[in-house]
Amino acid sequence: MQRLPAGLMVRAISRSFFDRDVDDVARALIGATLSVNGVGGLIVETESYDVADPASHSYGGRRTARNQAMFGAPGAAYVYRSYGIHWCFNIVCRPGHAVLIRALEPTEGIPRMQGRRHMKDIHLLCAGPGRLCEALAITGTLNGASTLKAPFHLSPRADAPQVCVGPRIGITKAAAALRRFGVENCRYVSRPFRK
DNA sequence: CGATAGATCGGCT
DNA sequence: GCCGATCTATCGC
Repeated sequence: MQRLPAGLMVRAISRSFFDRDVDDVARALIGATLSVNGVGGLIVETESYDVADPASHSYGGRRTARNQAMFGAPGAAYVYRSYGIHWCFNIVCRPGHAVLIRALEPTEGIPRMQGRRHMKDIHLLCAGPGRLCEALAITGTLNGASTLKAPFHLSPRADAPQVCVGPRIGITKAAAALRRFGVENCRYVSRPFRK
Protein backbone atom coordinates (compact mmCIF):
# COMPACT_ATOMS: atom_id res chain seq x y z
CA MET A 1 0.00 0.00 0.00
CA GLN A 2 1.11 3.49 -0.79
CA ARG A 3 -0.40 6.60 0.72
CA LEU A 4 -0.84 9.55 -1.55
CA PRO A 5 -0.88 13.15 -0.32
CA ALA A 6 -4.56 13.42 -1.20
CA GLY A 7 -5.29 10.52 1.13
CA LEU A 8 -6.13 8.17 -1.70
CA MET A 9 -4.83 4.65 -1.43
CA VAL A 10 -3.15 3.04 -4.42
CA ARG A 11 -3.01 -0.70 -4.26
CA ALA A 12 -0.49 -2.46 -6.43
CA ILE A 13 -1.65 -5.58 -8.17
CA SER A 14 0.09 -8.56 -6.57
CA ARG A 15 0.65 -12.19 -7.41
CA SER A 16 -2.62 -13.37 -5.89
CA PHE A 17 -4.52 -11.22 -8.38
CA PHE A 18 -3.37 -13.60 -11.12
CA ASP A 19 -3.57 -16.85 -9.14
CA ARG A 20 -7.22 -17.54 -9.98
CA ASP A 21 -9.49 -18.35 -12.90
CA VAL A 22 -8.08 -16.84 -16.09
CA ASP A 23 -11.45 -15.54 -17.32
CA ASP A 24 -11.96 -13.76 -14.00
CA VAL A 25 -8.55 -12.15 -14.36
CA ALA A 26 -9.20 -11.11 -17.96
CA ARG A 27 -12.40 -9.42 -16.80
CA ALA A 28 -10.83 -7.87 -13.69
CA LEU A 29 -8.00 -6.33 -15.72
CA ILE A 30 -10.43 -4.16 -17.68
CA GLY A 31 -9.99 -0.67 -16.27
CA ALA A 32 -6.67 -1.43 -14.59
CA THR A 33 -3.64 0.72 -15.38
CA LEU A 34 -0.63 -0.78 -17.12
CA SER A 35 2.62 1.00 -17.84
CA VAL A 36 6.16 0.09 -18.86
CA ASN A 37 8.82 2.59 -17.81
CA GLY A 38 6.09 5.14 -17.18
CA VAL A 39 4.39 4.75 -20.56
CA GLY A 40 0.94 3.20 -20.76
CA GLY A 41 -2.71 3.62 -19.89
CA LEU A 42 -5.99 1.95 -18.99
CA ILE A 43 -6.58 -1.61 -20.13
CA VAL A 44 -9.74 -1.61 -22.24
CA GLU A 45 -9.54 -5.00 -24.02
CA THR A 46 -8.27 -8.48 -23.06
CA GLU A 47 -8.59 -12.11 -24.11
CA SER A 48 -8.15 -15.31 -22.10
CA TYR A 49 -6.32 -18.48 -23.14
CA ASP A 50 -5.68 -21.77 -21.37
CA VAL A 51 -4.45 -25.34 -21.81
CA ALA A 52 -7.87 -26.68 -22.83
CA ASP A 53 -8.09 -24.14 -25.63
CA PRO A 54 -7.10 -25.18 -29.18
CA ALA A 55 -6.28 -21.53 -29.96
CA SER A 56 -3.82 -21.32 -27.06
CA HIS A 57 -0.06 -21.75 -27.41
CA SER A 58 -0.28 -23.87 -24.26
CA TYR A 59 -2.93 -26.19 -25.70
CA GLY A 60 -2.74 -29.64 -24.22
CA GLY A 61 -0.25 -28.50 -21.59
CA ARG A 62 2.63 -29.09 -23.99
CA ARG A 63 5.64 -27.03 -23.07
CA THR A 64 7.89 -25.83 -25.87
CA ALA A 65 10.75 -23.38 -26.23
CA ARG A 66 8.34 -20.66 -27.26
CA ASN A 67 5.63 -21.10 -24.65
CA GLN A 68 7.70 -21.86 -21.55
CA ALA A 69 7.02 -18.44 -20.06
CA MET A 70 3.32 -19.32 -20.15
CA PHE A 71 4.03 -21.87 -17.42
CA GLY A 72 5.80 -19.36 -15.20
CA ALA A 73 4.66 -17.79 -11.94
CA PRO A 74 1.38 -15.87 -11.76
CA GLY A 75 2.10 -12.34 -13.02
CA ALA A 76 4.87 -13.35 -15.42
CA ALA A 77 4.94 -11.82 -18.88
CA TYR A 78 4.56 -14.04 -21.92
CA VAL A 79 5.76 -12.12 -24.98
CA TYR A 80 5.91 -13.75 -28.38
CA ARG A 81 6.40 -12.69 -31.97
CA SER A 82 3.33 -12.63 -34.14
CA TYR A 83 3.48 -13.05 -37.91
CA GLY A 84 7.21 -12.49 -37.75
CA ILE A 85 6.67 -8.77 -37.31
CA HIS A 86 4.74 -7.81 -34.22
CA TRP A 87 4.99 -8.66 -30.53
CA CYS A 88 2.08 -9.77 -28.38
CA PHE A 89 1.98 -9.37 -24.60
CA ASN A 90 0.23 -11.69 -22.17
CA ILE A 91 0.21 -11.96 -18.39
CA VAL A 92 0.37 -15.48 -16.95
CA CYS A 93 -2.24 -16.56 -14.42
CA ARG A 94 -2.11 -20.19 -13.33
CA PRO A 95 0.39 -22.33 -15.26
CA GLY A 96 -0.59 -22.54 -18.94
CA HIS A 97 -3.25 -19.86 -18.50
CA ALA A 98 -2.72 -16.30 -19.69
CA VAL A 99 -4.48 -13.05 -20.55
CA LEU A 100 -3.61 -11.33 -23.83
CA ILE A 101 -3.60 -7.57 -23.38
CA ARG A 102 -5.19 -6.27 -26.57
CA ALA A 103 -5.75 -2.53 -26.14
CA LEU A 104 -5.14 0.45 -23.86
CA GLU A 105 -6.56 3.90 -23.54
CA PRO A 106 -3.29 5.88 -23.48
CA THR A 107 -2.82 8.08 -20.41
CA GLU A 108 0.91 8.19 -19.60
CA GLY A 109 3.80 9.04 -21.91
CA ILE A 110 1.63 9.75 -24.91
CA PRO A 111 4.38 11.66 -26.79
CA ARG A 112 6.69 8.66 -26.40
CA MET A 113 4.04 6.39 -27.84
CA GLN A 114 3.39 8.74 -30.72
CA GLY A 115 7.10 8.77 -31.54
CA ARG A 116 7.43 5.00 -31.39
CA ARG A 117 4.30 4.45 -33.45
CA HIS A 118 5.03 7.25 -35.94
CA MET A 119 1.49 8.51 -35.63
CA LYS A 120 -0.49 11.04 -33.65
CA ASP A 121 -3.97 9.55 -33.47
CA ILE A 122 -4.40 8.61 -29.80
CA HIS A 123 -7.10 6.12 -30.68
CA LEU A 124 -4.71 4.01 -32.75
CA LEU A 125 -1.65 4.12 -30.48
CA CYS A 126 -2.55 1.02 -28.45
CA ALA A 127 -5.59 -0.39 -30.27
CA GLY A 128 -4.42 -3.96 -30.86
CA PRO A 129 -1.82 -6.28 -29.32
CA GLY A 130 0.91 -5.45 -31.83
CA ARG A 131 0.31 -1.71 -31.68
CA LEU A 132 0.27 -1.77 -27.88
CA CYS A 133 3.64 -3.54 -27.74
CA GLU A 134 5.18 -1.06 -30.14
CA ALA A 135 3.80 1.90 -28.15
CA LEU A 136 5.08 0.53 -24.82
CA ALA A 137 8.31 -0.88 -26.32
CA ILE A 138 7.47 -4.39 -25.17
CA THR A 139 9.69 -6.93 -26.95
CA GLY A 140 10.97 -10.45 -26.44
CA THR A 141 13.53 -9.25 -23.93
CA LEU A 142 10.66 -8.94 -21.43
CA ASN A 143 9.45 -12.48 -22.03
CA GLY A 144 9.31 -14.25 -18.66
CA ALA A 145 9.81 -11.07 -16.63
CA SER A 146 7.46 -10.35 -13.74
CA THR A 147 4.82 -7.70 -14.43
CA LEU A 148 4.62 -7.12 -10.66
CA LYS A 149 7.78 -5.04 -10.63
CA ALA A 150 9.79 -2.60 -12.75
CA PRO A 151 9.81 -1.78 -15.57
CA PHE A 152 6.14 -2.74 -15.35
CA HIS A 153 3.59 -1.01 -13.21
CA LEU A 154 0.11 -2.40 -12.69
CA SER A 155 -2.57 -0.88 -10.53
CA PRO A 156 -6.14 -2.09 -10.16
CA ARG A 157 -9.13 -0.09 -11.30
CA ALA A 158 -10.80 2.25 -8.87
CA ASP A 159 -14.30 1.72 -10.21
CA ALA A 160 -15.57 -1.29 -12.11
CA PRO A 161 -16.53 -0.26 -15.63
CA GLN A 162 -19.27 -1.97 -17.58
CA VAL A 163 -17.45 -4.96 -19.10
CA CYS A 164 -18.79 -6.62 -22.23
CA VAL A 165 -17.86 -9.97 -23.72
CA GLY A 166 -17.52 -11.29 -27.25
CA PRO A 167 -15.72 -13.80 -29.47
CA ARG A 168 -11.97 -13.47 -29.80
CA ILE A 169 -10.27 -11.84 -32.76
CA GLY A 170 -7.79 -13.02 -35.34
CA ILE A 171 -7.85 -16.71 -34.50
CA THR A 172 -9.12 -19.66 -36.50
CA LYS A 173 -9.51 -22.29 -33.79
CA ALA A 174 -12.19 -22.05 -31.10
CA ALA A 175 -13.11 -18.71 -32.63
CA ALA A 176 -16.61 -18.80 -31.17
CA ALA A 177 -15.52 -18.88 -27.53
CA LEU A 178 -16.68 -15.78 -25.67
CA ARG A 179 -13.31 -14.97 -24.13
CA ARG A 180 -12.77 -11.40 -25.28
CA PHE A 181 -13.49 -8.76 -22.66
CA GLY A 182 -13.67 -5.02 -23.03
CA VAL A 183 -15.28 -1.68 -22.45
CA GLU A 184 -18.47 -1.09 -24.37
CA ASN A 185 -18.59 1.93 -26.68
CA CYS A 186 -14.90 2.60 -26.07
CA ARG A 187 -13.01 4.34 -28.84
CA TYR A 188 -9.71 2.72 -27.84
CA VAL A 189 -10.51 -0.96 -28.47
CA SER A 190 -9.07 -2.75 -31.51
CA ARG A 191 -12.58 -3.47 -32.81
CA PRO A 192 -16.02 -2.60 -31.44
CA PHE A 193 -18.02 -5.13 -29.42
CA ARG A 194 -21.28 -6.18 -31.03
CA LYS A 195 -24.33 -5.76 -28.90
C1' DC B 1 -16.70 1.72 -45.98
C1' DG B 2 -15.21 -3.67 -46.76
C1' DA B 3 -11.90 -6.81 -48.80
C1' DT B 4 -7.36 -8.18 -49.65
C1' DA B 5 -2.34 -8.66 -50.30
C1' DG B 6 2.11 -8.41 -48.49
C1' DA B 7 5.58 -8.07 -44.95
C1' DT B 8 8.67 -11.56 -42.44
C1' DC B 9 9.87 -14.61 -38.30
C1' DG B 10 10.07 -18.85 -35.71
C1' DG B 11 7.82 -22.91 -33.94
C1' DC B 12 6.16 -26.98 -35.16
C1' DT B 13 4.80 -31.21 -38.27
C1' DG C 1 7.50 -26.21 -45.78
C1' DC C 2 3.45 -24.19 -43.59
C1' DC C 3 0.90 -21.17 -41.06
C1' DG C 4 -0.22 -17.86 -37.45
C1' DA C 5 -3.54 -14.66 -30.67
C1' DT C 6 -1.21 -8.71 -36.73
C1' DC C 7 -0.94 -4.36 -39.10
C1' DT C 8 -0.77 -1.32 -42.96
C1' DA C 9 -1.48 0.20 -47.54
C1' DT C 10 -4.18 -0.02 -51.32
C1' DC C 11 -7.53 -1.44 -53.86
C1' DG C 12 -12.85 -1.32 -55.35
C1' DC C 13 -17.66 0.27 -54.48
